[in-house]
Amino acid sequence: MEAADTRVLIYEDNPDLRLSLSHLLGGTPGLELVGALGNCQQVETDIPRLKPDVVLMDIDMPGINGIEGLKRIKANSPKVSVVMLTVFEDNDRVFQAVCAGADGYLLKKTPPAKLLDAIGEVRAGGAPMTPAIARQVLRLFPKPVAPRQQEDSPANLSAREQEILGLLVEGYSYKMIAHDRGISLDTVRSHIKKIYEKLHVRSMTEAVSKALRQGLT
Amino acid sequence: MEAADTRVLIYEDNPDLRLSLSHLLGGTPGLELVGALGNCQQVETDIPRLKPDVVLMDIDMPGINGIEGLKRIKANSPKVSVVMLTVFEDNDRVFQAVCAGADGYLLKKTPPAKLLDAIGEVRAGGAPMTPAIARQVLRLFPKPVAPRQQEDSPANLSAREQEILGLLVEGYSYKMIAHDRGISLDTVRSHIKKIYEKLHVRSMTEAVSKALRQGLT
DNA sequence: GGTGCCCTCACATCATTATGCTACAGCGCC
DNA sequence: GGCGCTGTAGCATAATGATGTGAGGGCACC
Repeated sequence: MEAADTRVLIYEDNPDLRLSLSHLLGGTPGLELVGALGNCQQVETDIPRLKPDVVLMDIDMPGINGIEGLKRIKANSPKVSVVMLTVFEDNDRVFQAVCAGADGYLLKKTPPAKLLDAIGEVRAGGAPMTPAIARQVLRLFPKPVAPRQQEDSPANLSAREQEILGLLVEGYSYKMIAHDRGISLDTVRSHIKKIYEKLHVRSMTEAVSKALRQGLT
Repeated sequence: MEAADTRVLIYEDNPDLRLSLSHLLGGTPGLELVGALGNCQQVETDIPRLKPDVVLMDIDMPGINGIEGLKRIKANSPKVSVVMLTVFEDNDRVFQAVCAGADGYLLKKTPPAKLLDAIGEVRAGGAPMTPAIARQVLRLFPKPVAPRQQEDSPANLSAREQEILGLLVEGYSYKMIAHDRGISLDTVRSHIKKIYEKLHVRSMTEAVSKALRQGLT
């Protein structure tokens, strides 16, 4: 899981903030501060040299700004997680950052503890962002897209069976299904046995695959 | 700013959870629980009758599911805020919910205090969501423009790992994979462990579901 | 009133999966 | 030559899933 510390790189042009961020991160077990730079001018070489796992990127910087820095990082090292730091929840910036592949979006006034949490979250595959920014992102989201239909023959599965198959597709275990639906584990077993018979499969994976491919969900 | 309490309506088919949510919300000053319903069948009449400010909507419900309920609410009462509740951070559902105008997206395991916070946030114009879900939303976001990379669709899986994931999707067991590829069972385990880490899942079913939904096959 | 299907539950047993640790060879990159 | 990643492999243990057998209550249908 975690052999080494998380390597963090900071881009922040304000010396005071840069310093306090450095102290915060440098003093945290599990994190290794590999750099704290005042601009993005050498971002293309900084990244391979310092090999950060996570970059904290101020969005407002002279010269190459944070959005541009983000783009350059993602162009060459898409696996590096980049969390943007900003003062305002400015619609346009959020939009640009999201389009450029930002992995998180925090306000500078975020309390230190939350900031550390955020680094952990982004390492775990999450995308930390404040609710207000999240709302911006949702607003930016395009409304269209093809609605999917179903309502076709659910292949002799009973309603209950379909329901349970749906939960399997969601990744539920027997236990979770039993708990979620308030029935016993053995009942879940019974249903799933039936589902297997009807779908002609012999494992959860086969059932899930068949369900997704045949639109039984 | 706030003269009256925030009126909250719950849709949740699991009676236990419905009850505990009811107790939680009912006992919180500033909130008024106007209903806790087990399904969305009457959503069109529930809303005008109960006049909620915020709706907590379970995404997995028999009959009319949460996504459909959300759409119906937004069709007639777009000003009502709807926060979706789910067990898993499932790409497809998140996508549908976001497209249908969800105002927040939380895991059921969210601790009570966070849940109450979330209601406050949504009233304040924010969009509460967990980092993991936020990440899904960002991934869904169209990445237009020049640098058309997306080496992360194949999501950092190595060639071998993708190959094995493909076999899982086909319903192969560990044994079958080992035999088919002429490697040991333990090696199959190793690969699958790696795949789970990279996909952030914990079971074959989740991996298969994610693979199929994200087109990793 | 019998027949069939669905939903529920139990017990038992064996097979498979999930997870943690460790290890080593090959390769590409400074 | 060390470092990181991939692919290979083994071992151990706990948890979960697969399968069989049996069974009672409900409901619909003829």
